Amino acid sequence: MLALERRNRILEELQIKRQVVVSDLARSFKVSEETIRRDLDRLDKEGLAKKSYGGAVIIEDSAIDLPFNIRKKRNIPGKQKIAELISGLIEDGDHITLDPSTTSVFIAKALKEKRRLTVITNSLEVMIELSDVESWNVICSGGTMKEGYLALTGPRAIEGIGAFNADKAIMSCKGFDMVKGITDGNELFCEAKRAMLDNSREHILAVDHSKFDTIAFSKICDMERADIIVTDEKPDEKWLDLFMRSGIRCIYPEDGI
Amino acid sequence: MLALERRNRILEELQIKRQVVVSDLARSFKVSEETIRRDLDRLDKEGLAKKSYGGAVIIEDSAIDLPFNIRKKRNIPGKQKIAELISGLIEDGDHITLDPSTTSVFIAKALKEKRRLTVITNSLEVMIELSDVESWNVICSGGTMKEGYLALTGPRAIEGIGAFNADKAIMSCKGFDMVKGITDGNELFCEAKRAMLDNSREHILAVDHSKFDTIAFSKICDMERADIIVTDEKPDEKWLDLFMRSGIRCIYPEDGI
DNA sequence: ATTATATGCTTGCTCTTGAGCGGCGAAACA
DNA sequence: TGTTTCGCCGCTCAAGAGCAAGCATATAAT
Repeated sequence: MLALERRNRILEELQIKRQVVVSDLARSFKVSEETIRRDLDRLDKEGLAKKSYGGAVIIEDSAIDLPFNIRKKRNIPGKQKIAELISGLIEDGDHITLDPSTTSVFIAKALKEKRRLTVITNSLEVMIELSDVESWNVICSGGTMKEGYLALTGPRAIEGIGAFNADKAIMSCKGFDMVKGITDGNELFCEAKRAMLDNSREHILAVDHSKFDTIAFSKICDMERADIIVTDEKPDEKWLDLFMRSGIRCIYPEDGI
Repeated sequence: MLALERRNRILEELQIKRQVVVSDLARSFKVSEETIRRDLDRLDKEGLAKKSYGGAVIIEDSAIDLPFNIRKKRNIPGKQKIAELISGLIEDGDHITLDPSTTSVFIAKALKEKRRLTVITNSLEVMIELSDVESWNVICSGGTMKEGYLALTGPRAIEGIGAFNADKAIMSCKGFDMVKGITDGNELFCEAKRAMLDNSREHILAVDHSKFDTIAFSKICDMERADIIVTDEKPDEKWLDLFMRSGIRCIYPEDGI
């Protein structure tokens, strides 16, 4: 196995388990512990992991605006679970919106089994993912490319989203806090997300467990605007309480849906 | 086996195995390890693989999947020549339109050395190619995804294109005939192309030599709407005559531009 | 015919790896 | 809290694999 591939796999393992142990990695990759230590050193220097005594832990930094391709690699299993759950909420023929996020790409992939969907999006990645579906209606908002992201923003994006009325808005975010509500890293993205909410009947929030109790830079909307929250792990009681009180339906894998 | 073919096969192998080893490839293609290393170098530079000590690893998060990357590489020489010639016609700060076509992707690549360009396009491929430029203004028309193409069409695309006034429209086509004018395969695409022409001061037609004297299904416009024609080989005298009579400037490589 | 490109070979040089060793950190126990 | 003990760490070294660069040759494009 190549060194780079080994490091990639260590990263994947980190994503899943949130921490790795030097001795385990050495055994499973059949290399010396010293080599693993050097790998972790490197990942540490690259800012992808944090070394600690005996191993390394994942770096969590939801408030920082990471480049898309790095953010994308995080918590893949969780995002896949969420995508499957959301797929269960969508019916053939639905009109939905998808925002620019890694989760949305997974959702788009999961939705491909559906028929005759109409999708409105400002995400280039979602459009590309959906470029091969048949008899769907994939609509692009238009707008200005946000530098470094595969996403469209600005007045024309808002206008383009507002031109349609969807059944369901599917949305992700960076921060999810009881007081500060639903937040994201960038004002322009928030505007577009709000436009999606404003023009949809039902609001589905896709948010993995790591986002709970975190706050990002810019506010999208209050918690109460969400109708359904889909996540990858059962939230704390305090959250379930809040959802109940606010009349928000919360869906997570153990539900057995 | 041609070098290009070998590199494509290396890419295919990468898709399957996630990683390739220099020594194995050298043995299976019966070339020296240096040659393989040079191949991997190139794939690395093109962003299709990541070199590692002893081999290379796949880059998974490239937004466009392999089929598009491979398709894009057919008939490189002509398209690249055209792209370079067109690059010579564009100045820093220009506002241009780019239509959905392979040639446009090459043009976009060639234009990356320019500064502060504003690009209006309905091509997803062009947008992705330009997703990493700095201080440009990349604007997407919006519209409906045309099934099987990475292009946006329909009334919203037309409207989105019409919302801006460009300096130069850069356009390609499928057919180019003295009587039938400039034609393309699809009515929807033609509409969008016409919108680009209608909203630009100068019309640059990028058309490789194989398109001369061919007719495609749907008419974009008359020959006379073109201001500059850029092609990859010196056209016949009869064409040069026509261009002269119509006041169309024709640019081809031997020009020494 | 001439230029450009691709390939193979050789020669140092670099990178990765595993082993050994002294030192430090962490947890258990007094 | 202080001490002990064990395991982990970082450093260094040497071996070996892999690499870049330059050059000569072969092949393709013009």
